[in-house]
Amino acid sequence: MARKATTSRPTLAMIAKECGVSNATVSRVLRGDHAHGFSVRPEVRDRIMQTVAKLNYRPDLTARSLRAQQTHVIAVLGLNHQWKSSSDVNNAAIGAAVDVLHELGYSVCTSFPKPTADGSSEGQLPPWRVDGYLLVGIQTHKSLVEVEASGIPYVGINTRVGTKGYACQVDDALGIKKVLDYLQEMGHQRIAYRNGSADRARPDSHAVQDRHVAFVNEITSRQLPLLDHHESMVMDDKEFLNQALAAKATAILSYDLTESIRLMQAAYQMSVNIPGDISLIGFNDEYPAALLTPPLTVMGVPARSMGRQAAVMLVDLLQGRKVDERIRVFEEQLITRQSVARV
Amino acid sequence: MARKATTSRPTLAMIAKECGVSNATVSRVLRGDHAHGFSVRPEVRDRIMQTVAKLNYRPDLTARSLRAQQTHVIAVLGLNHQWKSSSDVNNAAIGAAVDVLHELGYSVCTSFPKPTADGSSEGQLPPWRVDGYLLVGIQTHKSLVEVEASGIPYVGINTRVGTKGYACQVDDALGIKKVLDYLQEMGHQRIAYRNGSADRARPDSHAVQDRHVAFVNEITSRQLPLLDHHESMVMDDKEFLNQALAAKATAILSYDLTESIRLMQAAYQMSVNIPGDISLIGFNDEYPAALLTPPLTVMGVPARSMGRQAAVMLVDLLQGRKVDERIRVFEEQLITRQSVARV
DNA sequence: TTGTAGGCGTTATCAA
DNA sequence: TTGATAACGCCTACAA
Repeated sequence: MARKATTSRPTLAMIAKECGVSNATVSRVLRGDHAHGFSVRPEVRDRIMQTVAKLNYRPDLTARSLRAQQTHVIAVLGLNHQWKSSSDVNNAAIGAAVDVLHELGYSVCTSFPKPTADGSSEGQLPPWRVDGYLLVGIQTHKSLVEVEASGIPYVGINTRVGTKGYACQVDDALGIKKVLDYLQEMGHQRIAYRNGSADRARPDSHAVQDRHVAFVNEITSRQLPLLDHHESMVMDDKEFLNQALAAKATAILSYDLTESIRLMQAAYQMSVNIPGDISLIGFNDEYPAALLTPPLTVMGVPARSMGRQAAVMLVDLLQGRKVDERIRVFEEQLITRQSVARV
Repeated sequence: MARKATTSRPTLAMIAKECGVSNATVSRVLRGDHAHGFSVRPEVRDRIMQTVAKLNYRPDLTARSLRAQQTHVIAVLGLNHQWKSSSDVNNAAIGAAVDVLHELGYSVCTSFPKPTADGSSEGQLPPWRVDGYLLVGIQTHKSLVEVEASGIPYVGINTRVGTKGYACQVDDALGIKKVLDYLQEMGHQRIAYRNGSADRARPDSHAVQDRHVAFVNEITSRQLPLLDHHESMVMDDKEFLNQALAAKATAILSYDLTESIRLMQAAYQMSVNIPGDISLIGFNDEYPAALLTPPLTVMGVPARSMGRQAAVMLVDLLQGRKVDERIRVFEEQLITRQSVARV
């Protein structure tokens, strides 16, 4: 049965005894106690450091965490290790957040959640103790409830959050506006919208609907023609392209990069030239948007800024500082490349 | 500055006081202490369970770990969160290992390593305390040294390990043998080898060289003709294919799936039929090998078995059981599909 | 400049 | 059937 580890780790007390000093002295030397006008005889300090090295002593963080009532560990929730479906946007945001957290003295972990009996592995919190959560990806209602119930501070990066949650989110409606501003500026009036299908499988993602609704609203309020085929997201790409051309659309706005790429492929096969025959603009500035032919003009999420900001918010929360905005909203940025022509 | 969490968690002692019983009783009820002929008055048990639910009490695992001198947490080392380069093989192996570990009462984590000053983020162990490591991917010498120095038991899944390490590894040389057995059985004599280029960037991976050497040895000992272009891994795919055909090769063995796919693309562009004009067999049974045209015959690593076995070995280690084989070797399996024809 | 002592939350041992 | 108590390893107020 589970028993004590064969090689018991060296402890602070061992160091102390070996050096003939008290635990407190060792502890102070090790953490460089600056708070209380700290000082040791250099001779003692050296002896301690030597012994530490000799025994390969590393403080036991379970003990330290217990004592300090905090772990300095942040868990990232919502990553899916099994299907590595994590997008570039997520990766960029997490990378930035992790950098900031490290700088502020926190470490970052993820857990491989234990699947529940009913097959859903949703929203399993890590069993070990952490100080805060960073939420990414698509959060189900169930997992949000679980996170809220934990009482542990959390910040979502482009996710929905519960009543106690903080978040960095992108203003999708504004993104649509900025796209239309740009397209109009380029002389486009007749704009088709290619809806997303990829996210259909994920019932808790409202992005597809939200973006669509925003588009319709915006087109209407600008009194631009609402081309009627934008509903048919089940439609084949070539068929969509044909209908768009038939409706005399001069530009297509596509839901995400996947859709954009598929449209470009369809266009290639149909000998439709982008942007010669029709312009294309999409969401998400991910790989390989810049490498397509032609390089794709997109609205991109400022992923790294959001990640950084989320990390800062979380640490502020943890250290009892006031965070004024519960939801911090970011603007999407237009990345002008060559898939949109002036009409 | 860092201060105590605003909402201090409920503790076992609070439950005890609230219920008018001792800590010990609450603890026993919660863990269902079977060892010592355990029993409680049902009334007391109910009261405790109710209070636990009411206060949303969750035991503090830092305290439990400190007391138990073990965390029941295993860390996976070698995953690269930033570039998500993890292969399907790794994912399958890890998935299987995680299942086993969960079953045996362990949870599994990964850390986002803090990059070191010199830019290399290699081999950073998580700072929190774990009971064991599972190694995957490509382990540098440096990271192995670090792992060994930690004194924490570890098992590698298809990685090299240090002197104290255990591992599940695949017998690559045997894989080559089995491939050649199969090709010879199918009547092939003149076999070209397409070396890998992808792993060039990773200096600590010896797989490319090892497999190549094994191939040459095996061909030689079977007195088959050694076609002379196998060295030129820098060669363009079409050029390689041309040379292979010119050398009257009837089959190509390719280093990995990436190479296989590239060869198939080249063949398609050159109107070379696989397996009509030349057969193709590769390593790694990953997505999308089965979906190519034609479906690719491959030698595949038994990833799930290896993952499961690695988990079992690690837990045996942790629980003080004897593990007889330090390195457990697995055979690659031939997956016969349609890219190899009989000559 | 250094030491003593108490406690973080849990669990196991022993006694009642 | 239950309770008191002593650790686990570390940190820090306080005392010396």
